[in-house]
Amino acid sequence: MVDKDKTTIIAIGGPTASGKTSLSVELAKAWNGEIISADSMQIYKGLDIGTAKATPEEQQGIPHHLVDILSPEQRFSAADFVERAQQCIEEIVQRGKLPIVVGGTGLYIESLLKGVQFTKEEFDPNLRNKLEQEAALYGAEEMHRRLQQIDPEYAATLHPNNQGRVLRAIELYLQTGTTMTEQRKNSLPPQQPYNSLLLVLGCENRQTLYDRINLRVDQMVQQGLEQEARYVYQHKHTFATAAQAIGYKEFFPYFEQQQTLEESVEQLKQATRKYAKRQLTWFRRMEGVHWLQLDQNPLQEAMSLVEQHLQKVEGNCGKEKLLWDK
RNA sequence: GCCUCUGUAGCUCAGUCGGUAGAGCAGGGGACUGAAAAUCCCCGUGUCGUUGGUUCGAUUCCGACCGGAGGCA
Repeated sequence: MVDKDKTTIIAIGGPTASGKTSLSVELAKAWNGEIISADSMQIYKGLDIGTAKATPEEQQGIPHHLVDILSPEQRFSAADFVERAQQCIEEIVQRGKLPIVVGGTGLYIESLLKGVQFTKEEFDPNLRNKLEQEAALYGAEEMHRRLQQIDPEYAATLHPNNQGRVLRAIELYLQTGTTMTEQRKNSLPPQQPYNSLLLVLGCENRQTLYDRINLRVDQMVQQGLEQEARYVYQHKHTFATAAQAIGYKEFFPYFEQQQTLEESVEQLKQATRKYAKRQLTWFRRMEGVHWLQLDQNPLQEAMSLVEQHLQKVEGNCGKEKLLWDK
């Protein structure tokens, strides 16, 4: 639904190596846009090659937000993302430009587009540690049983092995007194906050995507990925989130002389393929997706979809100049 | 040339004391509300190398042949 009071934004999703970067830059150039990255790893400084950040040349002078905003020791979350992205959108609109959200982190994009209101809470490392220790001591089943006491409805949707979610749900309750079920129910505003157009890059032939992934991994290695991975390896205890990024942890066994460089590269390709698959699963489930095929001139298709979207907004609110000029 | 071992799912291999077979990995599908590039769940039919024989019945036993590995000449 188009609503004249809502801000208009474009969102671009898709698996890794599907061409989001170049598509977003082209759209930004054509429609006077600025880019907001929705990527859980590109927020970190110093992780450039492995996270496939757009280089200055690739950015072509288009402002990119939420890239390089944290050092790798710092924590970041979907809630942080939504807050910062909302702020960016506001500022971009005030500059009279079009916000273009682009990234592969489905949770971030969905949370932003739906306007998920997360609970007010501070991350408490002590509580998290305590829960993790208890899980190690008493086992996953026991923690799941505890969650059943707290929030049987949510517990029923979780497999006991999914310890991350089980612990988080317990943590949420202990910290805020709210159960996950309540949180999920109350977090969604009655209406989505933006007039958004969601474009997702897909590929009807999976192998085509996988070929691109394999090729890109080889390119990353040529660009010096190993050195970047070594840097992450040396800080793996303090880079809580960053050390989990695909592109680094696959080299750790090589650094520890457990496997060859070639084996690590092969594993990296494999991990990236699996990641792409999970991303596709996420976007397939999202509502309102306009799929673009990456090997069928997605730019042309995207341009006309964006144009239609902006025209709809313009017609609806009667403003003269919502179609930004080039 | 002879001897030994070997040939089972895309790959690595189990297994059937004869009743047409199963793990890991790869691959596919799904979930996802403050770690999400994380975390977790589900999915295994394949001429059991080929071809004869024995048998009610062979992937399983026997023979030959073909491929692979090793050994002896």
